[in-house]
Amino acid sequence: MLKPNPIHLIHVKPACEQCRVRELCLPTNLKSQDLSLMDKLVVRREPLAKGEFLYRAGEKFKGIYAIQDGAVKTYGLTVDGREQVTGFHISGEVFGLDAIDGEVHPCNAVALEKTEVCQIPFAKLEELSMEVPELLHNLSRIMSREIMREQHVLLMLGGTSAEQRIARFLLNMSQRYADQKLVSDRFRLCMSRQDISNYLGLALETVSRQFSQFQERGLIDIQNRYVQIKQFSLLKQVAQ
Amino acid sequence: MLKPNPIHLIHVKPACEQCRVRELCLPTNLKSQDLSLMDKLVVRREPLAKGEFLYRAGEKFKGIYAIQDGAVKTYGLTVDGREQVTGFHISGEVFGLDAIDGEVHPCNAVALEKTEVCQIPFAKLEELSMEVPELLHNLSRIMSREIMREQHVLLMLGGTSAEQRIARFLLNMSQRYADQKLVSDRFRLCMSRQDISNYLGLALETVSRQFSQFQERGLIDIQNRYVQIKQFSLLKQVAQ
DNA sequence: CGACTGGTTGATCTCCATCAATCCCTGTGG
DNA sequence: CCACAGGGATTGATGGAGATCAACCAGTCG
Repeated sequence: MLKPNPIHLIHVKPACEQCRVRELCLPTNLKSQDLSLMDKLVVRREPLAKGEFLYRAGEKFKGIYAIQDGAVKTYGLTVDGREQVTGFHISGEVFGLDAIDGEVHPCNAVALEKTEVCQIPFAKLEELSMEVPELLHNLSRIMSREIMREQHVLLMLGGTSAEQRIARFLLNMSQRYADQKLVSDRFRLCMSRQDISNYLGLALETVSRQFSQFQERGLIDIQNRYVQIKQFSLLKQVAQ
Repeated sequence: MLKPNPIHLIHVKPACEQCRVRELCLPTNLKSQDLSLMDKLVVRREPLAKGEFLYRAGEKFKGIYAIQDGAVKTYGLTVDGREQVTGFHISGEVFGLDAIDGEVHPCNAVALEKTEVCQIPFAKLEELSMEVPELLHNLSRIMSREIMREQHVLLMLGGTSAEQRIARFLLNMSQRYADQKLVSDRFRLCMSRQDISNYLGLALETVSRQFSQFQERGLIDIQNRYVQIKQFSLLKQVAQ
């Protein structure tokens, strides 16, 4: 089996059928013919560079987004103009669902590293959902999952110490890599300490200190943004 | 098939067509004939008494719920067994959407006062959505709204003082009464101080003290669970 | 090679959790 | 109907976790 010209692969993203994270995304369980209908909807853009915005708060809503590769941060602005991170999204995850109701994006989405996203125009997706029951169900499930995700954030934040929050945060990231069948005990944090602290409602310094402390205790190994979880059971215990 | 017993009418809640909160719920913008199809899906139960559970974590998911009148609290359990309130739901609001993905309720729902709810069996709702585009769209919108609602909670909690959180909480409740076209400057808090504090990630005493302080400053008037917001603009300023 | 961004570590102070005492609705039963 | 119990709410006193201020260090990029 010869593959003489790999060049065409450089910018063209894999179709849904070949996509690595297909099982986490909208096309799960779709029959082959429906999959290709779905595939036709998807708008695949050039990869986003780090720091590039996918959309900004106030922009008109066109469609929802799925990440093929990379990571995106979404954040809103509080009334006093402060930035509040509402989520980190990695490959296989779908986001932008918060804009469906108002048809305007209520928050900003920015790439944390080089990122490949698929845009799925929502009006067309709704149309196709009327034809394909599995797709309708997948859409419901993905939205439900997003609601649960945010509830988990509340559980993570609720009435807990900085130590617990950070332990839970690390375990949560780890789990999400595991969901993708990637190594889950060694990964690169795609966001800055600043972003983590903002997300967890802590000071940047507290996050840094806690990482150092976990390292001293032998729970993790952390070099800049590279983390290795060395003692899962102990870390879980810390997280309670 | 005889149904001689008119008793069943005693507790029958208004059909969707007559429902006070119809415009906030799934039937918005439905044509009359579709509305009656929708109406046939709805299961209307006996009103729940205060403290009664609508569902418990782990129970199989049957359908989503809409509140006609009353209030419900949803809460999850953290890994260490602590209770964490994830939301308060008042009339016109739809909840239980977090159970769609896993087909199991991830949290508990308990009535905070005498409450009338409609259950909407989800499988049937999905079926009907395939026929009625407006319904599909309403479902998407309601789920999107729920995602936004939870993001707002994050914004409310994020990096703010107890004073700000409580001001925001009051304004948020007020807004939700306004959405229902009810008086929004005078209402009864349907939940205990304990619940509020848990929800906002504060100590019960802090909530109580802050209420007293707002009262002293003339921002609100609070007697037990009855609140009157006296200075909207100032309260908004405090909330930033 | 400096300038800069992002991260670590240290010192201090403050806000809020915690502990504790008291008050006050609500509802229940004699 | 009233008294009494018990949970819900308020208020006070104290300590500590974590925010804030500040200095320093390490990659990285023009």
